[in-house]
Amino acid sequence: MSAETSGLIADRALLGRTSTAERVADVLRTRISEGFFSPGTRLAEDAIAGALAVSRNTLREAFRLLTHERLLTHELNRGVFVRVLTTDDVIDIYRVRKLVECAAVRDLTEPPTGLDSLLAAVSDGAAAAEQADWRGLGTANIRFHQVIASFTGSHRVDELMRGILAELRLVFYVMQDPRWFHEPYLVRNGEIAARLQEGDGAGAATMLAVYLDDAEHQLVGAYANHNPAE
Amino acid sequence: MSAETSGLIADRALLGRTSTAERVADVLRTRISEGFFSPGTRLAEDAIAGALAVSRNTLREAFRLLTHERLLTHELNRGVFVRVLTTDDVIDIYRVRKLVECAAVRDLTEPPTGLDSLLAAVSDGAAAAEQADWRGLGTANIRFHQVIASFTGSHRVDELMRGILAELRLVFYVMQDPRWFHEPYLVRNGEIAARLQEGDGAGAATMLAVYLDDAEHQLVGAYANHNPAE
DNA sequence: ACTGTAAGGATCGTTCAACAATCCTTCAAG
DNA sequence: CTTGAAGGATTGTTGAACGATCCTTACAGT
Repeated sequence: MSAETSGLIADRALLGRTSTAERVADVLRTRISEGFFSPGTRLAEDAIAGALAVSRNTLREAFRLLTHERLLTHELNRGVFVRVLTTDDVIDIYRVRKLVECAAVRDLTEPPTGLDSLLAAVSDGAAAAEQADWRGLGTANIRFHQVIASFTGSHRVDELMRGILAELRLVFYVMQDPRWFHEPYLVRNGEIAARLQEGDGAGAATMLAVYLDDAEHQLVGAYANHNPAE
Repeated sequence: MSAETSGLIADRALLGRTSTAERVADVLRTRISEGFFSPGTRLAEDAIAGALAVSRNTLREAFRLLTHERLLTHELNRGVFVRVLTTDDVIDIYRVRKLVECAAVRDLTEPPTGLDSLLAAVSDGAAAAEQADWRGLGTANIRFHQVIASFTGSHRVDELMRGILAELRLVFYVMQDPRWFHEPYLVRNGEIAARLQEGDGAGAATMLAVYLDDAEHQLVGAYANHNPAE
């Protein structure tokens, strides 16, 4: 392969069109993540297929994708529902986050490439908080941790993290007060980023561990309170 | 809920039947993992739907599942193919394995629950090696690392690991000599298990790191040699 | 030899209609 | 208040259909 053509292989992704099922999955995914469909909601095939003007078969392919991403649950002969996370799910998710995020920074001894994205996420969060845009703060916070995971340099870890955080959003949007949950961590994000800027990965890792434990407890407490039946 | 009925909730999983699409996916998954379908093979819808006596629509649902698991690749208007891993994929997979497996044991200070499963995997591997059953040795080896991951106590990590190892099998079965690849690590598995038995998680972690680096290099070397075009 | 074009067939993408299987609701009976 | 039965609604799965896209082959043209 010549040097010129090899420069084009990065453009393959742009060229890959998407099927209808994937586009439908995208629509539903964003709808779920923004809380338009609340956890527990049943997604009836006829209704949604009609609304999106696609056939039931195509919609079912999209359902299968989202079920595999754990955003939907599929009960045979009963249909698909927006996933309702249990407290155990939240705990499990934070177990994964601690494992991945801490490992992503622990062995760093110098500022990682992509640190600018991390700092950008912090300042974006600060700007959102300045304007009392708590929802924007939430997304900035999520992006912060996505960048943390990207320091592993692994595409699969990136995807894992994307899925995990998408699941977490299922919890965020059933809670009414995003400020209460996201604001306390803005300062900590800055501190963690500062550690990484100094090349102190181990320090950042321990801070992240405490951070995630706190967030987990706060979330589990609020979640159990909000959904005492479980 | 009474005490008696609560004892039955564990049986819910048994009760959950499976759809045809999932069963089809299971069949194809095992066929791929055992090398019946080699990487690069195209899976034509008509042929396979006919062979399995299911409709194309149902088969396509199964394809979507397996594509999401990265066992198949889907090219629009061209069909689905058994995934062909690149060297970069192998490197990425081992990056995930190092991250997960090392983190799973690093913080252990006493023998974890489930250590018996680990020891069983070791002895099963030894028994298979004794009988020159190199394929059996390979599966025992894989199970060993699956148990390692299970020490995280996270269902999501288990699933991640299951997927990662399923991907790796795509490489194992294009190589002709499973003995050459799996046998050297039998002893090391035993040593790692011994460390964990002594409660030396950190020691096991460093051994695992070296182990996985060696395996990665060996595999990448053999793979690049086998598939020089990439 | 290399590039371009055209035709044909094969396969995929998607839709639609149909029917059996299952579930949910309602309501009556015990 | 529980049990059972009838009826309607939804899902599970199939088969056929048709346009769109791709692959192959053949046939020129430069």
